[in-house]
Parts: sequence; C-alpha cells; structure tokens
Amino acid sequence: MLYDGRPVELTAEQEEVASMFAIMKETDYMKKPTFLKNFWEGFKEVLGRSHVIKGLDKCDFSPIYDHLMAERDKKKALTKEEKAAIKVQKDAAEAKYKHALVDGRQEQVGNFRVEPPSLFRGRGEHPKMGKIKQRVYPRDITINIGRDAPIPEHPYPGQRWKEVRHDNTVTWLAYWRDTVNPKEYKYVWLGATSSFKAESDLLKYEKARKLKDYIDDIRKNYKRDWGSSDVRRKQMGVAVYFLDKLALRAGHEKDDDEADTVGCCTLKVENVECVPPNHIKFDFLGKDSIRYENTVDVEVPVYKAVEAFTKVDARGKRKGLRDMVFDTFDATDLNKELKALMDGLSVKVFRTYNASITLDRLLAEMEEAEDAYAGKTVDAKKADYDRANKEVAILCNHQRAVPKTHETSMAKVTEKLNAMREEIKALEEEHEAALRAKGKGKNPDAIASKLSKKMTALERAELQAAVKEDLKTVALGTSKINYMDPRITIAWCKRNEVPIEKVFNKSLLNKFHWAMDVESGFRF
DNA sequence: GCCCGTGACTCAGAAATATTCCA
DNA sequence: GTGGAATATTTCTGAGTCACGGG
Repeated sequence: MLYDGRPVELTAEQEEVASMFAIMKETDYMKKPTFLKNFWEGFKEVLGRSHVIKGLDKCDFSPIYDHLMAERDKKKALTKEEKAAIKVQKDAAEAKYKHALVDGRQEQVGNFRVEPPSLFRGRGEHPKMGKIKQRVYPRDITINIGRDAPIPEHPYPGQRWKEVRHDNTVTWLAYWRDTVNPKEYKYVWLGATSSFKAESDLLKYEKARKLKDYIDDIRKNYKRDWGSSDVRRKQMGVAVYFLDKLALRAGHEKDDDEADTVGCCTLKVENVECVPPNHIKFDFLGKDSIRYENTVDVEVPVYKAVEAFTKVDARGKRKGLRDMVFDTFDATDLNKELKALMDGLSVKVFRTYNASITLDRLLAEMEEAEDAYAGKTVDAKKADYDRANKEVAILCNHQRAVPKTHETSMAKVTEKLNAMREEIKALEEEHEAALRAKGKGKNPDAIASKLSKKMTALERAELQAAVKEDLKTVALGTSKINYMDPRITIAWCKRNEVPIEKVFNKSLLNKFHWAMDVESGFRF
C-alpha cells in the first residue's frame, strides 16, 4: 500500500488487516465516519506506536484492492474443468465436517467453519462497525461431544480446545466468544434438517396453532383493557392489540453499543403519529435497522389511548420525542403477562400465528373464489401462492434491497413489451386488411388465431413485469423459511395437484421433511 | 421473591455461488 | 450449442427473542 504517495512495507499481520479494509472499498461503509474511526483505532494498534502511518487520510489501499481484484478475476477466468476439479477437492476436504453422530443418528452439521477474521459489518448505524474481528483459535473454542467420543483434531499443533464438554441438555456442538462483542457467543449447530431443529419447528407451529383457540378471549380481554383506569393495564391492552394486528416484534431494551432499533415495547413517541380521525402512522427502525413504515386504521379507543400515551407518562409527566410510548412495562413483563393468557404464549408466537393464519386464509379464499380451482394451470396456482406469500412478507415487513440489476432488466422488459404491442398492432391491421380482401388475400382466421396467441403472451409478460416491479423490495423467503407452517403449503399442493417442488426448493423440502405426510385437508 | 445478566436458540438480509435462461 | 446475464439457492454472520438461574 501507499502512504502519502510512498510505498510502505507491512508485516503479514498488518497486511491482513489492511486487506480487510481494502476489500471494502466499494461498500457504503467507506462513507461512514464510525466505520473509519473504529477501523483506524484497530489498525493503529496493529501498526504499533512508531509506525510511519499516522492516519487514514494519507493511506492508499488501492494497490491491495487491485491485487485482490486481480486474484478474483484469475479465479473467474479458470476453465470449467479447472473449477470443477477445485470444487471436487474442496468438497472432499470438507466432507468429514458435514455430519455428526447424534444418539446413533447421522445428522447434518450447519455451520462447521469458524468465522474468519474481518472487519465487523454491523447493520444500520452500529457503533462498533469497522472494529477488527480477531482470528479464533482452538484455544478459544469449547466443544460439546459424547462422553466416549474421541476428541476431534484441529490444525494447530501445540494448542488444546478451550474446553471439552459432554452436555446433552444443549444442542450446540461448539461455541466461542465473539471478539467484537465479548458478551456474545457464536455457536456451531446442527443443520435445519436435524431432528432437534425439526422437533422445535413442529413445536413452534403447534404453539402458534394453539393460539387460535385462545385468540377470541384474548381479544375480548384487551378490548376491555383499553378502558381500564390502570395505565399499565391499558397500555398492555394496546400493546397486545398491536401484536395481534401488526405482528410486531417484542422490542427488548438495547445498550448504547448496539444500533438504535425498536420493537413494540420500545416504541418511542417519535415513532408513532396520530392522524385524525383514527389512523396511527408507524415509522421506526426494526430488526437489522429495516424501516417499518405503516399507517393503520385503529379502533377509536386505541387511537385515544395512544394519543394519551404519547403525551404524558403514567405519573403525569410530559413525554419527549425520545420517551417510550409504553412506559409501564418492558418485553419481559409483557411475556410474563402473556403466559397468564395461554401456556407457552410469548410475543413471537403472535408473529408465527399471524403469518400462518394469513397464508391459510388467503389460499383458502382463492380456492373458494373459483369453481374447479384445482383445474387451473400450475403456473396460475403458483402465482396465487406467491401472491399470498407476498401478503405475509409485507405483514412481517420482510424487505430486501432493490436488486442492483433491477432497473436495467426492467428497462429491457419494457422494451420487449413495447415490441410485442407493436407486433399486435401490425397483426390487427393485417387482419382487417385480410377481412376487406374477402378471401383474395391471407386467411383472416389464421391471423386472428396468431393474434390471440400474441395477446395472451403479452398479458402474461405484462403480469410478470408487474409482479417483478411489485416484489423488488419484498423478500418472500424469510416467511417461507421461518413463519408459515409448511403443512399449510403442502396440504394446499396436495389439494390442488401442484408439485411441492414448485413451491419448496431442495433445502426447504429437506427442512420440512417432518411435514410431508400431512393430509390434504389440513388447515392451520 | 425479584431482577438482571447470561446462555441458547430463532430469525434476518446481504453476499457468494450455482443454476437457468435466452440471444 | 454457447456464453454471459439473470435468477435462484446457499452461505454467512449479525440481530433478534426469551427462559432461567444465581445473587
């Protein structure tokens, strides 16, 4: 690298850290002062006190960046055969880490690799972004194996595992402390197909299904609480209403060394706006600093209550913009209260319940809306499914960044659509001309049939384009993987003769193996 | 008893990689 | 049939939730 225009020699360790920074050249982190400041503090320490490099502004990392890019290109330029050979070798080397023997069963391991050193990439305005995540060694890692199992080898001679445990009350295979956030742990777990994960998945959905039997009473309860003279009761009544209606996350309190995000219990006055006569406008950063923006119609007592909660606290003191809307309880208190309503109930159960019941309802509505629904084309039914999936994703606020290629590919699609429209116009003219010619020219019926085919193709393409535009910021996968009971989907497929492979990819098929034999009449 | 930190698990979007599609 | 762009899948690891245990 260069400093003040001159080449600088770095030790291997210094070069590694410089490379972590160089590789991030094209990311938005480079514009964030917190990132730059944290990185410089870490880099400065690695450089040592008397180093010529005295600051980041005269550093030029582009030689490193160019080198890394050249390496990347070299890899890309390998022939198909060379790439395949490398992959075979890699797979063979990794094979033995991919399975674990658990109670005599062979199970898939999830993440078997330890996280390599890098710069911490926190989401949103994370105070720790840019800090150096240190290399983790066997001496940092606690492993969990059977009492009689041989202690696995590691590639660092002279080191021992931090600890070897035999704990059959937990499901992790290994853990270590995160170096950026020492109070947090990183774990190695079994894969999504494992018995442990499958069992807890089923449990999760069964708990959410149980809420169905309690929800009427819970609603009656919270409606009554809206009129309570006890502020805590009243606030909880409104909070549970939000969970029920909007599927918000719990919102636990956060430390100053984390990004400033909120959930239901940590909503601040600045996050809600009462818009007469009965609308509430939510605007806040939730998990992963994803913005939640939603204006909802609420019942009048809720509107009045929220208006009051944003003005004064339980003791009558005026609230500021940064004060909490619900000042009489936190997420733990709320969960405790929910336990009293239903065994095992917690805030997140509402989210699972809401997502699953919504999918179930939307699919059923579509089936009921048409005679002989099962006779529709598979593509049309899949489009219906995706529409329902989209509703759920929007409910859960599952967003994604607009794909980098979206604009260009959308322009191409528009161009294609226009070309099709031109073609149709030409065909229409040709058709009329043929009709006028009365048998002397081309056969008008042949043109008409060609025309109608083109029109159908256009309609399909237009629909596809609209869906694409519609979904550019919506992530469908998260709800499919985590929130919608797979039995709803599988039963729907069975009822309507849609191959399950159309809806679930290979990993989801494996992950949801426990749900495959559900009967076609299953309703959530 | 309660509260608060800790531990262990689920859920999240981006990035990397694999596959498919289309000119 | 081919190559590269578009799209789908997989990997990665950060960011939540929530129960529990110990002081």
